[in-house]
Amino acid sequence: MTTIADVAKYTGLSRATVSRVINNYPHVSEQKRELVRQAMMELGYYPNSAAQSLRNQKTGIVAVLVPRLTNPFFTSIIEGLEVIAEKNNLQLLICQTKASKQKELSFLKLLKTKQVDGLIFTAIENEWSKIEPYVDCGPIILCNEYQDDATVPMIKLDQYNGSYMGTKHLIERGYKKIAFCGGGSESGLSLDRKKGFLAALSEAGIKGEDKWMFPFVYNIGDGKKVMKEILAMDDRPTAVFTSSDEVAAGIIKEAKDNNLTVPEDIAVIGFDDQAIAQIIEPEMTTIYQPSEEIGRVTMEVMIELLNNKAQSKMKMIYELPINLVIRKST
Amino acid sequence: MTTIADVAKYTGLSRATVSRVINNYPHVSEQKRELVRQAMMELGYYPNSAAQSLRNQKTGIVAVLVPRLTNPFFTSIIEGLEVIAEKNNLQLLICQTKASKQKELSFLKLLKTKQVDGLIFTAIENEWSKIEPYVDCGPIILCNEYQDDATVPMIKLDQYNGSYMGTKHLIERGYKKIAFCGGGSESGLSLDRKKGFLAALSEAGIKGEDKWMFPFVYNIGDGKKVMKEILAMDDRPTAVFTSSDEVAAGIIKEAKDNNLTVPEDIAVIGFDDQAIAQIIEPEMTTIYQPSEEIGRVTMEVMIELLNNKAQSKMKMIYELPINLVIRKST
DNA sequence: CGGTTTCATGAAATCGATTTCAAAATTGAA
DNA sequence: TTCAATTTTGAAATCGATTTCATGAAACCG
Repeated sequence: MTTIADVAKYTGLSRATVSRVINNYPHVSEQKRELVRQAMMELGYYPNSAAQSLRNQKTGIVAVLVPRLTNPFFTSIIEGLEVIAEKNNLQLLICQTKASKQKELSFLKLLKTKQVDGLIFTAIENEWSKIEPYVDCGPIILCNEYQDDATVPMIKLDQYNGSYMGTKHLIERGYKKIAFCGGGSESGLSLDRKKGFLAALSEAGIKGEDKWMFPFVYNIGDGKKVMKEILAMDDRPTAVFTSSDEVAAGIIKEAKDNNLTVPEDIAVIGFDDQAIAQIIEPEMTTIYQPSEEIGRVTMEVMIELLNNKAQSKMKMIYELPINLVIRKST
Repeated sequence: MTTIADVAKYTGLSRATVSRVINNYPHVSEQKRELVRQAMMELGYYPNSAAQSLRNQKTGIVAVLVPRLTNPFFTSIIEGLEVIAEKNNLQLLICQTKASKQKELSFLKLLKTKQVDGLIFTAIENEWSKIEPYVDCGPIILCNEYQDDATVPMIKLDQYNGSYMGTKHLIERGYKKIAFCGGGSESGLSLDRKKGFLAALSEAGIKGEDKWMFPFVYNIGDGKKVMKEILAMDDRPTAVFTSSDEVAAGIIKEAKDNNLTVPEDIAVIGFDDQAIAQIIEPEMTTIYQPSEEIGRVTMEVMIELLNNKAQSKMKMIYELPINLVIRKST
């Protein structure tokens, strides 16, 4: 491998001068600068990034923790993160946690070992107290997910309002018996969605039924399962509020396979507005989340923190709006 | 930050001994070993990975180049790669190329700068001659994609046979006017699919029509566009062979929106067997690709190469089978 | 022209780990 | 008890870059 020393020897200059050229520093005569550039070309020299990281005490890498890459919502957030990261010469290290607490903590070690400069959560399984000890190791940001006791910046979407609007829409269409699919957590995003849902219900004087509340529902398969459970009920809901378009797709498919018509027999509202929402029949009413945008904003905040090391531990909340897209499944 | 020197001072031992404990080397008395472990705990010490990378001349990171994360086929490959990588303590650096030649080359620099130990292509835009110069920097593997002149291991699926089977299936169902959607490249995977398609046609004595060949078709939107073009034709095909389930979904949706019935008016066959294939109506006939498995095999080969530095530049071809899943869109 | 700035350059220290080699400590055998 | 063999330990070199500090050269000024 060619090192900076090789380039130095080849040009007859010192390593210091070569380094200055690499980093575009001043105080190198134009003539020598060109000489070094030539030499680097001819020798095929590229600076060793481990050495640079060690010396500069930074890696130019930001970790992004994602529960599942197969969920387009998260890959879309990544798109947004990436756009800004690239502009700032940052690499993303995408880490799939599979919603495992243990994996989450193990990825946090990337911060401890200085393998990354900062870390972004797009979902959290652990309690904040488990994460807290890592905030000294570098900026941590919550993107999409949030927790009350967290002491770091959070970029969130207005989940409460989103699910309130969606539920209200169902009620306005005349549905009163509404089921709810949510995540597993009783905090942050999951909780706010539930609150928004219940708020819309109670505002309309409707009492939520516990038997129609489905937690831990995440993907197409889960959606199908929920629909099967509903089919087995004597007293069935006439509408379902879901936690994602994938879940909604599973529910709609299972309903159709059992000769129910959507929305006549059962209405379904999605969450996210992914591509699948416009592919499925009937096209899906859903709650649009600006996923790319939340990614972009998050990365901008991250860049900010990486530059002003000072206030990385400050609690800040950015909230982006969310809106209803009415199609034909409700 | 606490360093190995801090731990050494704290225990009254040398850095060498601490290092031996970190790496579980022999020749440390059990008593001192325990002492060091305690100290590391108490000081919250974690080895700096830049320093380790520099000294060990390896990073424990493998880059994976993917055209688009939003395509579930690729995320599914990643799943497979990850399973094996994790078992071997390797981190994946997932790089989205957006099918850009330039991005591809820019990610190859990760090898030059020793930011990663090896690199996996899941698609290639550049000619092999552009990639060739990088093979000295570390193992490169082609996963799914392949090129005749490449001098590295390739793990491929039998694309020729896959598309041959799919096309033959359409012919057996009685379709004779068959359109073809493919990628842009006239080599590797794209070419083999086209060859398999044409072989099945000519075997049945059918002549392929140029006007029904659609290159550069990748996602749902592209599929919709293709269907629009077909609708505008006087002489329309009665079946479409597609390059992915996403494309097929776009085609089916657009057909239905224009009051065509699938498969009666137009049959559509997908490629990949993603979740969407079973959600869309009618459920999609498609060609199953063992995407997770190809990922697993690829990473196993990578591990092999990382261990036996010797033969990383050898050309090898692994081929996995592929098979037809008949549902209702044909 | 002497003296002060400014600019260009290099020697050596540094980042935090691992490894080699030699010395010290321990064990075992006679 | 003595000497050889083995185990344990540490000092210093090393990985490849960046940065500080010192020095010499060039430019500038009255």
